[in-house]
Amino acid sequence: MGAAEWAAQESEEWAGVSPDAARRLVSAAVEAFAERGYHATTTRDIAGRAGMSPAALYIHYKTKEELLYRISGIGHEKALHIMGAAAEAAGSATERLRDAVRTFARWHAEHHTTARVIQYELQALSDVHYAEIADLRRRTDRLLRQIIQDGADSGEFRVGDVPGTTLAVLSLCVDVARWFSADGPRTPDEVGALYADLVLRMVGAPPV
Amino acid sequence: MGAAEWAAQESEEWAGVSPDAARRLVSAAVEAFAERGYHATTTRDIAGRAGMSPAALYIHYKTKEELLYRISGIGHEKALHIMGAAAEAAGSATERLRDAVRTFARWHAEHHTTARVIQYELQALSDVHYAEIADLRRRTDRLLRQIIQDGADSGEFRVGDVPGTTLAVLSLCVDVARWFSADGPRTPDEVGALYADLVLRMVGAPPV
DNA sequence: CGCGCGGGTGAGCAAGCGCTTAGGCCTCCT
DNA sequence: AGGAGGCCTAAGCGCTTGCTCACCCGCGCG
Repeated sequence: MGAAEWAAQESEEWAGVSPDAARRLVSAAVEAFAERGYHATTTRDIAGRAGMSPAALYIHYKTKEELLYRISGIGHEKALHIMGAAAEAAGSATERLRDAVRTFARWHAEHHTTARVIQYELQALSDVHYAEIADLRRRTDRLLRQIIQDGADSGEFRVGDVPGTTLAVLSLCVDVARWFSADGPRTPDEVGALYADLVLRMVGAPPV
Repeated sequence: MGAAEWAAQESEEWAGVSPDAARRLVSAAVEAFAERGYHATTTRDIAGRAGMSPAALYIHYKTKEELLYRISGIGHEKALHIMGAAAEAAGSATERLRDAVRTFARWHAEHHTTARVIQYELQALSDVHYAEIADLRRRTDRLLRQIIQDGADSGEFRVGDVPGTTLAVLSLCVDVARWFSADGPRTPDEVGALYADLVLRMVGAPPV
């Protein structure tokens, strides 16, 4: 992916954020948080990456934590949406699970900077903000669990421990954000396809 | 687990560190790093938890980063050792893989504080220290990959992508450190058993 | 006895932090 | 034309940070 395409994708990811300066700040913050972690990132660094003075940040966001909260909110909504689309689609549990894992894992690879921030910087959120985000996470979990439960009920899957297996599947996908690198040998599509296959085996779906 | 047993296990985990004050500091630092992250933890906090003044830390460690490096080193050696024991044991690839995943996942649950630090605070290490730790990680990875490769070669497993599957298995185990809680419904033993089963399915080992 | 040395303290330094303030420049509306 | 309001900056405040320094204590040994 060239620099121009990358920029296009980045601006698309935060398309809902306006005005332009606020969007540039979110984008800069995601980069910095993913690279160094929330606490190691300074407001001066964020503002610098966005091409403005440190004080400009506070015109658009009350605190540094609010910036993290906004990023976390948008990212988790997106993740929930992806899982929801797969869960509510027509088709067998096998088809829905394959689709869910493929798209969810792929998103974590493609947007691994954003995913890294929303998955590993949660503890830096205020209690109130954390509670809000935790709710989005529970809803995502519930959607996936329902797919697996459906497959177990219909006999498509053979799973002894539905909540435990759900946790493992989610965990597997989330951790993609930790290790994935754009310079690595795998494309996001390949990761999605591989993970979907592995998960179908985990739930004991019959081989195709 | 009662407080006394916990303390016993903690002191055992860092038994190699001496003198006593240095050990108390490592133990305090692991707790603090796991709770709040490396950068959000102050040297005053670490010293306070260990029951000494901030200056005492610098008698035993040159910098805060050295403390993280020591923790990371000991933890990664332990993880490598666990994987090595399973890889070099006698038995079929199936038996070795089951044992590797069970003990590796269980360790990440039982010592989730330590595991959290060594898995998620790597970026805070200096370049030189990081390189050293990265080598330990590569060796762990290689041991697991060899087990899976053996099973694929012997026909016990059916895996299309050996490196990819290895990565997924390792990823699954490591991520236990992120979500595991001693207050949760699962014991470390149960996590190990569940994960071993799931992984044997992932590699297409015949069901027992 | 006294003396060195390993392990400890209280106070504090320089630097960097999140965030604020006072003020300036555009652009748009009346 | 003139003034209001959105967006931005230079400067800097108050505080915390990692780390140091001068000094102190208790214990083993010639």
